[in-house]
Amino acid sequence: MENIQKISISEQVYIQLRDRILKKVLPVGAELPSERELSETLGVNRGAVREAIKRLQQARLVRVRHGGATQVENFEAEGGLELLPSLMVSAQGQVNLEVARGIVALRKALAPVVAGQAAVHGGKALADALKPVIANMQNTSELPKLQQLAFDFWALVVQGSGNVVFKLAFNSMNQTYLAAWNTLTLVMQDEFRDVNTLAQLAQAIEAGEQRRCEVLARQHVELGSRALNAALGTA
Amino acid sequence: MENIQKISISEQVYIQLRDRILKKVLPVGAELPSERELSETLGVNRGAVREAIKRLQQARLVRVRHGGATQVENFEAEGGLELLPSLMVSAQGQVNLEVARGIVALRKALAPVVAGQAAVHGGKALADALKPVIANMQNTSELPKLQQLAFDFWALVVQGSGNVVFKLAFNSMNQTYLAAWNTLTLVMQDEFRDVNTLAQLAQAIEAGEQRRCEVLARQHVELGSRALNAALGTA
DNA sequence: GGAAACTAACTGGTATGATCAGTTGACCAG
DNA sequence: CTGGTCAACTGATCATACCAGTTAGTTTCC
Repeated sequence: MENIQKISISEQVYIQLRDRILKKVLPVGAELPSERELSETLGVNRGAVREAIKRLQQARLVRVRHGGATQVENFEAEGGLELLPSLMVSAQGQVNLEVARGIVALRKALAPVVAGQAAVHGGKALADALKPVIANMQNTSELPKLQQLAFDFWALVVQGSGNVVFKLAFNSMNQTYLAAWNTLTLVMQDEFRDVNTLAQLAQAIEAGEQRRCEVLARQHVELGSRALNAALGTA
Repeated sequence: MENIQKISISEQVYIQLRDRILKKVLPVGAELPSERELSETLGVNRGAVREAIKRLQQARLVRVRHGGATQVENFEAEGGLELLPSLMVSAQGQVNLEVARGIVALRKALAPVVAGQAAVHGGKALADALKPVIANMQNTSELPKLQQLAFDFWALVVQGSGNVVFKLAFNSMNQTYLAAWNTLTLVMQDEFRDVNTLAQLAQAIEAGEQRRCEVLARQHVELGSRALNAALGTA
């Protein structure tokens, strides 16, 4: 079954403008056509154009001034992590290697800290939640299942770190991760199969051993980092 | 002179709804009143309501379905780092301690890695850009100036790390940092006055000494972390 | 000549009111 | 109980005004 879904007009306008900005067809500082002009060019109502521009504004891709022209913002200087998914895959579905490598680096930097915090804050409740996940991982050798369980594992750990900021950062990265999910199944298999380290990590969390958690997490995530960087080329 | 600025109607509607969601007055899963009802209740045009909801949608605070009611999303599970500023300061200007501590932790985790990457990627060009900043820091003892220069320093380092993802994460954090700028002038003064370590860091970057950069950055940022955590209470 | 004031033609912001298009639940026929 | 129908919701889109800032060119006045 194909998962058909219709895209609303304002959504289409949004996507079109957004991609033109991210692809620098509309460079930083450029002025967007006026709302009236856009609506006429695209053959849609002005309201739809306004809604699309509202979203661009919310994403800090444009700067709107009453009475003046709407300008393209410097999103690399202004935009937040929420732009990751859009930057990661272009409209043609091409993966941006630079962004991919960046995410790997971010993941590598955060995983140990998150695990450490989880040890301090999560305690037994977190450890208990992790146990069935680990058990399931040890009972399967199917890669897709392992991937899903590994994801669940980290979601719980992040949740258990008790740090909202980590949670949000995790979400930001995931929105990108999910888009590349199937591609990563094979690429990151070394990490997904490394159930042993995760099991130790769960134990260390239960014991509240912060330092050990950091070491184990670093070690575990390193597997995926290496594989990804190899796949992406070491340019 | 007071910096008066008029807030557009759709902006007001957005802020009002956003705060009601973030403060859980509208809990996760709750249904928003219909657009027609909202526009009547608030005494504004329906278009304004729609534009506000478009922004909520873009921020993943609500889920809109054609024909059905608009529901409040679980932003802690779905929202990205772009929510930080809204979560950090409530409508009454109160600082959310939990979020503040989270940001401190994130900053602490990322600074070393970013500095390390900068050493590898930034090279002499970055070092040359950092020199005048350091020089200015060494020539002043005014706290606000030091704060600004320290900010500039890190902006350059992040820029020089050559990692878009770090850049975006940095931006996400800054939008929150800027909101609390004046408060932090005094609180983080220990870090701002630690020009010496930054100078060493700049040298290490020039020399491409990745490991040393990490150590120095960790050491430097630790000053602010300690001060902030002390100010926030160690609860 | 130059600074200030005016003005016309832009820009985005708001308002009405109608219609199209999905969703939901009550109701009814099989 | 199942399936279809239909009315009353919901959001999506439209056309058309008019209000409110910005901008640049022109005029006015010193």
